[in-house]
Amino acid sequence: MRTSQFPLNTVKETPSDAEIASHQLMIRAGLVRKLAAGLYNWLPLGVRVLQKAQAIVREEMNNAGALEVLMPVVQPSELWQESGRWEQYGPELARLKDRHGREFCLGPTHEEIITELARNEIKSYKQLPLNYYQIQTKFRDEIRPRFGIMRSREFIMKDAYSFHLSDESLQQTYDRMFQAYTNIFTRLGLNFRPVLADTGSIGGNASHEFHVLADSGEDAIAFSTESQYAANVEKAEALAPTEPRADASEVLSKESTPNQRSIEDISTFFNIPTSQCLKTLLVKGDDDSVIALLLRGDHTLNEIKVEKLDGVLTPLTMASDEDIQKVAGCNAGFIGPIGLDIPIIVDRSAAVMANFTCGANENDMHYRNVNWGRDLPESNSIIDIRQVVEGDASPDGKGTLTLARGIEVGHIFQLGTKYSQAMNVSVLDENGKNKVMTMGCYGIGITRVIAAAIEQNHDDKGIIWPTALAPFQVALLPMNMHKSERLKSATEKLYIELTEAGFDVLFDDRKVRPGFMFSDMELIGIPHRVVLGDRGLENGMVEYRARTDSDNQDIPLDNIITFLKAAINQQ
RNA sequence: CGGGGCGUAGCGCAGCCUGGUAGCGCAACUGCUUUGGGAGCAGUGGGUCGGGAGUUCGAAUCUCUCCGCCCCGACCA
Repeated sequence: MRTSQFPLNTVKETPSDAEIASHQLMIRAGLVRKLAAGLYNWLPLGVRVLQKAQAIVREEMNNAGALEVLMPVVQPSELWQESGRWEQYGPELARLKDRHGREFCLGPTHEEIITELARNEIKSYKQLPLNYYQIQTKFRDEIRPRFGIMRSREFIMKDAYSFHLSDESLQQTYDRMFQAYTNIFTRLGLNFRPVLADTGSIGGNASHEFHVLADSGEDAIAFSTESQYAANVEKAEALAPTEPRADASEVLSKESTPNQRSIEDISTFFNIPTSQCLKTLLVKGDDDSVIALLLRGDHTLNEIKVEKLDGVLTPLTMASDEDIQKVAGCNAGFIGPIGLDIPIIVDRSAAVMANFTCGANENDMHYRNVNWGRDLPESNSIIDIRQVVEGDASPDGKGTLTLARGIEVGHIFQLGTKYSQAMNVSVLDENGKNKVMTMGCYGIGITRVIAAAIEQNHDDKGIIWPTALAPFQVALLPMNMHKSERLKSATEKLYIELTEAGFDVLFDDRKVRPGFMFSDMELIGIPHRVVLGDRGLENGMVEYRARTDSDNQDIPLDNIITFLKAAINQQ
């Protein structure tokens, strides 16, 4: 391709509303342009990258035995009513009516549709297991789209859905998908980790997320220092402390603490560590009740864990000021478990605290040196409800946890029978008996993968594409070609040779200054650069430089094709 | 939805407080010079100042209202 035929829509200035590197660079390199909040146009250069990513995903999905289908973006409400998600989903589901007043939505995902397709098309157990996938646009009316392509409202996703007669068969396909995902992200040149995940609103049993590691990631991931254990912090279990509880050595006292509301306030006021303070949170229960959650002061609540508990209202809702006044008789900031007559759930770490400080259920008052058993009854609901922190013991018993940030680019689930049951998807088994199919589902955010790749691979000059994603492999740059016939014909000749040798070449035939060409090619991240100048040609030499190098290499013109083949294969 | 901010040329912004000729930089286009790291000079085009209503002799500027966008908190590929 020639730049005269393939305009590069690069911009020198960094857009003011772009926060993270990938967003800035995708705009600057001319991959995308914003149309409206969370909606983007993809320019020719961006489309080339998208196609590279899609091709790899297709290949690996096909290799893993999945079959490509294509389902509509616009979906009839009836199916969503049937699964119950028309009511559940809320405003994130974009709804619309056709001219007849019939209700539809823009698909945020395709479980309902695939289930409908499967129950019509899969008639015998002999057709199972079956794994359908598609690469399709999704729309989710996100509360707050941000970070450009990373969290847009419309995005492209590869989603696959598998159908099985047994859990063993589901596990087999799940494992196969796990491997396919590993292959895909490896081929894409990403530094990623599969981690144990929560199953979230989609529901189901086993689940892994695939995260690209990047500081700008929106998720926190916990890794074991000693083993392969890795989990989303939402999911990572905080084990019960192994140290025994200290003795109740100090005398209980009640002290005046005017205006000392937060854990930090109290910690400073009494000059004690925050880990010696007890945090009491009140949340709403199922039936208009209020439930108390107790945590060590330096720990934070894990909402996902709490939402799974019986009796707790989902989604998790903090008690109102009126509720707090009613059950505790004080304002938030002075609540404590002593004398509190509501269900109390105690975090494992909070249960081994001794001589701790907590609110006295009286404004401007706290208790000091409180002890379980002595000053309040031992709890019989001690449960893990906190977020793990760096240094916690790894849940598999090997090593401790470290935390890192990740971008979720893939997610695989064992759905079980959640949708097949609700939507009555069954086949006849060997014995002629009706059997509800069990399902798996497997997603990859294609557009997000592009953003994540940039997030992980860039420098101050621009994008550094992994070979597999690069829109072009080789940039062919003649220096002031318009001034030299010899240079022009040599470059044209090399362009043809490279193209015939199978390289994706971007030949910069614009009449622009060298510095301009260099900057453009670095910004758009072409991995390999070949520069031709009159000086070098005198000696039959061209210059080569990888995007990651800081120096040129002189290569004989006659060898350049062999050289490039080796350079590309090496990566 | 709650809190904060913004909307003026394709992009980035000034002007608004204190009402009176709509500006600067970059980009685009033309010409000349320049040509190994985002060139220089000269010139040209480009605006419903987010929309509407109001106050005023007069509104980008003051008031009201609607719309859009961005940032901070609850979702997910």
